[in-house]
Amino acid sequence: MFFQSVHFKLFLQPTLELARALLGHLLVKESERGVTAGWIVETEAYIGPGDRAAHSYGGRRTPRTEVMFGRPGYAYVYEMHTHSLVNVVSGEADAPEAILIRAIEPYLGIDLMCERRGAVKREADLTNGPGKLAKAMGISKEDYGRSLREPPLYIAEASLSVTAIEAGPRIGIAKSGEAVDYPWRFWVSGNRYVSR
DNA sequence: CTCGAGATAGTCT
DNA sequence: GACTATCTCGAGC
Repeated sequence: MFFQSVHFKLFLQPTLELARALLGHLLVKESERGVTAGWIVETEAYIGPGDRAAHSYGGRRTPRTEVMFGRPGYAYVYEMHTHSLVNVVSGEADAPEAILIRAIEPYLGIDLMCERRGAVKREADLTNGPGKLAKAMGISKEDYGRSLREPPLYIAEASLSVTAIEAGPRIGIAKSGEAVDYPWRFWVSGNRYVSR
């Protein structure tokens, strides 16, 4: 293990608090091709049965959403439009909540990230979106259900200086009724890897 | 810089 | 068959 993983207590706090607390923590992926790591700089909270934008809205329990009904601190990875998206399961067992990691600031294994991503025009485009960072770090459905406290995929202690956090509506949920305006997206103020 | 269209595949009805 | 918590590229300013 290249970094010290976080204590399990980190994941026990309410989802909105955890979404903020994750900012500045290090997301690490170890693979055969090498280690990549990046500071979490943008997150979105999806709060279970009462959140129309959540996959678990209405208590919807399917093979895909199953991991969210378990204990917090595990990876909910799903695919859409040929991309993988990484979530941190939050909330107690039977509270199907999760936090989407929308952007990271590359820290380690940047050459490998560039290889996986192919040509990108600007440096910020490497990991400034949920699909982009998953591809750069080699995260896929293989990681579904894995503990986020041990290799190959884990979260390590915060070291990035987070001086200010901003909040606003979530991205890409236009058809989710009243939930579209909930300010459940959080990002590190001024960080150039934030998706928008 | 912003905007919009099209690609593309897994999931559920 | 419909829908999607996205990305990329090109056009236009």
